[in-house]
Amino acid sequence: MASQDPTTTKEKLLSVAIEVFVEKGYRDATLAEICRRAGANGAAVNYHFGSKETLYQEAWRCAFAASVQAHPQDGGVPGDSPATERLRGQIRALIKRIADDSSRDFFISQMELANPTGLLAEVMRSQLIPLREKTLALMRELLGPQASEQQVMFCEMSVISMCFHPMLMRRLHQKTPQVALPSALEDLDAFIEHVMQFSLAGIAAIKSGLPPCQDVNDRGACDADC
Amino acid sequence: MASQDPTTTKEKLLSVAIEVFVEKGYRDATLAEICRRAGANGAAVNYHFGSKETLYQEAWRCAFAASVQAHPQDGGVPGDSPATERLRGQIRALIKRIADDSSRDFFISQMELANPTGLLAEVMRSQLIPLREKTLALMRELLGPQASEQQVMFCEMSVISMCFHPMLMRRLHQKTPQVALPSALEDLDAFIEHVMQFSLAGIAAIKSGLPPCQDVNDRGACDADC
Amino acid sequence: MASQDPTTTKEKLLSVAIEVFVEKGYRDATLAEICRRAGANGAAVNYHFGSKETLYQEAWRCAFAASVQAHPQDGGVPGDSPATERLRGQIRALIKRIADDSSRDFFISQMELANPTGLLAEVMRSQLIPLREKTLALMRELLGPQASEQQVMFCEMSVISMCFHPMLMRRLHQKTPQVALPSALEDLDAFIEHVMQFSLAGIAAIKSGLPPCQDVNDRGACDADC
Amino acid sequence: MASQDPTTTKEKLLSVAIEVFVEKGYRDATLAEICRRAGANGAAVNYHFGSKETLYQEAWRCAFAASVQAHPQDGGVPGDSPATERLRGQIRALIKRIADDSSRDFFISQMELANPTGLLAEVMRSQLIPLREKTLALMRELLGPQASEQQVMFCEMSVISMCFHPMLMRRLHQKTPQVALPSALEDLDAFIEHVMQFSLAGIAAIKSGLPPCQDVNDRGACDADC
DNA sequence: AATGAATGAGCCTTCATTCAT
DNA sequence: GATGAATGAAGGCTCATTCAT
Repeated sequence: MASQDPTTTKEKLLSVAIEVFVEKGYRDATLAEICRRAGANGAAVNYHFGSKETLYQEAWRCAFAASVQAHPQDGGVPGDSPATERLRGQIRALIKRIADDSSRDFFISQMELANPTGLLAEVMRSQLIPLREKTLALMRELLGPQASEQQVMFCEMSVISMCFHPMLMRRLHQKTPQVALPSALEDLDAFIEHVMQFSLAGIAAIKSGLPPCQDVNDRGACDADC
Repeated sequence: MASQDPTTTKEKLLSVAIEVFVEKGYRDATLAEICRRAGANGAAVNYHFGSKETLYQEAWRCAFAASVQAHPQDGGVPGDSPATERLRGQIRALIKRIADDSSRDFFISQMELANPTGLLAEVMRSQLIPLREKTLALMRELLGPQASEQQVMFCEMSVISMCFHPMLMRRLHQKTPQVALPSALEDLDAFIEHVMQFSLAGIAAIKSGLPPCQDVNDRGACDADC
Repeated sequence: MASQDPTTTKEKLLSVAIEVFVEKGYRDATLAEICRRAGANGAAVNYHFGSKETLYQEAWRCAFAASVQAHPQDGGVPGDSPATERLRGQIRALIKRIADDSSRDFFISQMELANPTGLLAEVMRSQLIPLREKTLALMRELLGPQASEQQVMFCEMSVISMCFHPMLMRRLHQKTPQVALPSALEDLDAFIEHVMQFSLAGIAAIKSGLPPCQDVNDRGACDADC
Repeated sequence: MASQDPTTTKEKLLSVAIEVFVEKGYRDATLAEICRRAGANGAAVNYHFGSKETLYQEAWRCAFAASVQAHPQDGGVPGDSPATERLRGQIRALIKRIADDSSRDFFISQMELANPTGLLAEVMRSQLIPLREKTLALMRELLGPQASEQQVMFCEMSVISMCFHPMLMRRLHQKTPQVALPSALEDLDAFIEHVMQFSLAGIAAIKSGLPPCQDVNDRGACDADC
C-alpha cells in the first residue's frame, strides 16, 4: 500500500495541499500552513510550483487522477454486461468514489462549483467531459432510440444528482454535523440499492412515455404484472 | 412614499451584501466593496452590523425569508389535494425557487454547503428543518405505512437531489459557462414534468417493494397495462 | 517660510517619499521606510495613495511643481527683454533650479532617464514639453530665420546639456564624492557666466554659418574686431 | 576554434550579465534571469563570481574595456596633429563610443551616476580619471597658459556635456520613445560637426577673455570679418 | 447617526544566497 | 566543476477593525 509515500518535498507539499484545500477552500488555505504542515520552508511552494494557483490546479489534478484510478467509472462491470448491470456499476462507482475519504477531488470540485475561482475551469471540463459522455451513452442505451436528446440528458442528470447531492450531505454531516441534516446514509450498500431501484423505475417510466400514474396508490394493477 | 425599497443605509447595506456574497462568497467579498456599492462609508458595516460575520448571517436570513415568501413550499397546492398533487407542488416550488434570479439564499447555501464557514450552521438548520419535515411527511404518505424510515429518507433525498443539483448546475452554467457543463435545462416546465414522472415512478417502485426489473427492455408487458 | 508644513499624514508621506525616492530610487525605496520616516503606519501609503507606483508619480509631480514654482523658467527676466538677456535668464533659472537642494524632481528625473520605470513617462512628457518649447523658441529667435530646424535643436540641446550634465555631476560629488570627479562647480555664478559666454559664442558661430576657425590660435584678427 | 565567443560558462554569464544590467539596472536585474539567459544553473553566478555585486563590477569593467578598445580616446588622430584636430578626434571618439550599440559600459555608467549603488565607485574612478586627464590637458593647450584652472575645467565640462547628455537622450529615445523627447540626432556626423563648431567658438570666446557680445544680433560686423 | 483616518495582522511573492551531492 | 533543492529575509498589498470626531 504505502509503497510510494510522498518522500520528496514536492510530493509532500502536493499531498498536504490537497488536504488543506479540501479543508478550507482555495481562499482560506494559506501557503504558510501548507508549508508548515509539510515541514517545508515558507517559500517552498513558490519554488516547486511557482504560485498558489498552480499548486491548486496541480492538487486537483492529482486528487482526481488518484480518485478515478481507485474507483474506475465502470465499477468493475465488464463492458459486455447488460445495460442495467453497467448502470449499477456506474452508480456504485460514483457513490463509492465520493464516499471514499481519500477522494478529495470531489470536495474541491464542489467548492469550485459553488464558488468558482476559475482556476480549475479548463482542467475540470477536460477531465469530466469523457466521464459524462460515457454515462450519457449508457443512458441512451437504456432509454432506447425513441427517447429525445432532452430526455436522455434529464435522466442522466437525475441519476447523477441522486448520487452526488446525498453524498455531499453525508460528507458534510460527518465533517460538521451542525451544518447538514442527517440522511440515514450510514448504510451505503442500501443506499446504492435504493438509487438503483429508483433510477431504473424512473428510466422505465420515461421510456414508456406514459404519463405518470396520477396516484401511485392506484398502481397495484400494474405492479402485479411486473 | 418609497417605503418598500431599501431606503435606510442599513437596508441598503444588507441588500448589497446579499448581492456581493452571492457573487463572491464570504471570503472573497470585502466590506469595502459592499460599502462602496451601497454608497456608504467604509466603516458603515461595522457600525451597523458590528462585524462581517454578523452581516453574513443577516444577509442569508433576509434572503431566505424573501425567497420562501416568494415561493411557498406547497407550491400553491391546497393541503387537501391528493398526495401526488402536493408532491408536484413541492417539486415545482423548489425548482422555481432555485431558478428565481432573486433567490439569493440558495446560492449562499450552496457555498456554505461546499465550503462551510460555520457561521450559518445554526441559522440554516433552524430554518430548513421545518421545510424538510413537511417533505418527509409527504413522502411517508406516498410510500405508505409499510415503508421503513430509511426508505422514506432515501426517497426524500432522491427527490430533493433531483431538483437541487441540476438547478445548481444550471445557475452555474449561466454565471460561468466555462465551469459547468450544459444540461438542457432551458425548458423548466419540461424539467419539472420530468422530475415529477421520474419521482413518482421511483417512489412507486420503492413502495411496491419489488426488486427492480432486471432489464427495462423487458418491461413492455407491464407498460402496456399501466 | 514654513507657513504650511506637511501637517496631515498624507502630506508628510508625500514629503518623505520624495526624499526617499531621491535617495534610493524607485526600486530601492521601500514603503516600510517611507512610512517609518513619516511616523505613519506601514499600511498608510496604500491607504492614502493606493500603491507604491501612484505614490511615485505623485511624488515627482509634487516635487516638479514646487521646483518650477521656486525657479520660474524665465529666471525673472521680463518677456520684452533682449533675447540674450532672456537666454541668460533661462540658463540661470535652470542651473539654479538644479542646484537647489530642494529640487528633488530633477534627481528623480535623472534616475528615470537612466533607468526608466515607465511610471513617469507620460507625466514627465506633459510637463517638460512646454518648457522645452519655450527654449526652442528662444533659440530660434537667437539663430535667426535662416537657421535650419536641425541647427535650432542642436543648439538647444547643447545649451541644455551644458547646464544639466555638470550640475548632475556636482550633485553627485556632494552626495557621494567617491563616484563623481570634482568639477570646480563651487562658484555657481562663475559657472553660469561661463555657460552664458560659451553658449553665446557657440550660437553666434552656428548663426554665422562659417566653418569654425581651424585653429583658435589664429583667431586674433577676428577677435580684434569683435 | 570558436575561441573568441564566450564559450565557457563564466564568460557567457559575464556577457549576459552586461546585457541584463544594461536593460534593467542593478536592482531590477535578477541572477535568475541572467543564469537562465546564459543557459546556466541558478546557482552559477554565485559559484563563478561569488555574489551579485561582484558580477556587477566585473560586468562594467569588462564592458568598459571593450568599449574603450573599440573607440580609442584620440579618435585615431595622431598625437602630433594640431590641437583642434585632436579635439575633433576626442569629440568624435566620445560620441561614436556612446552611439555604438555594443558600448554597454556607458549605460551602466549612466545608471550608476543617476542612482549610484556605490559598487562601481572605485572602479569607475580609476578607469575614468586617465581619460579625463587627457581631455583636460588638451583643453589647457587650446585655452593657452593664461586661462585659469577653473576656466579649463569649465570648458572641459561643457564639451563633455555637449557630447554626453544628447547621446544619452538619443539612446533613451531609441529604447523607450515615450520617455525621452526627440532630438534630431539621427544624423550623427552633422551632430559631431555641430559640437565641434560650437565648442571651438565657445573655447575661443573664453580664451579671448572678452565679455560675450551682449546681443548676438549685433555681431554682424564681427561675423563679416571672421 | 455616521464618517474619514488610521492600524496591524497576515498573505503571496521575489530573490540572493547556501548546501549537499 | 557544477547543480538542484532549499532557505530566510524582505517587500508590496489587502482588509477587517478601531477610534476620534
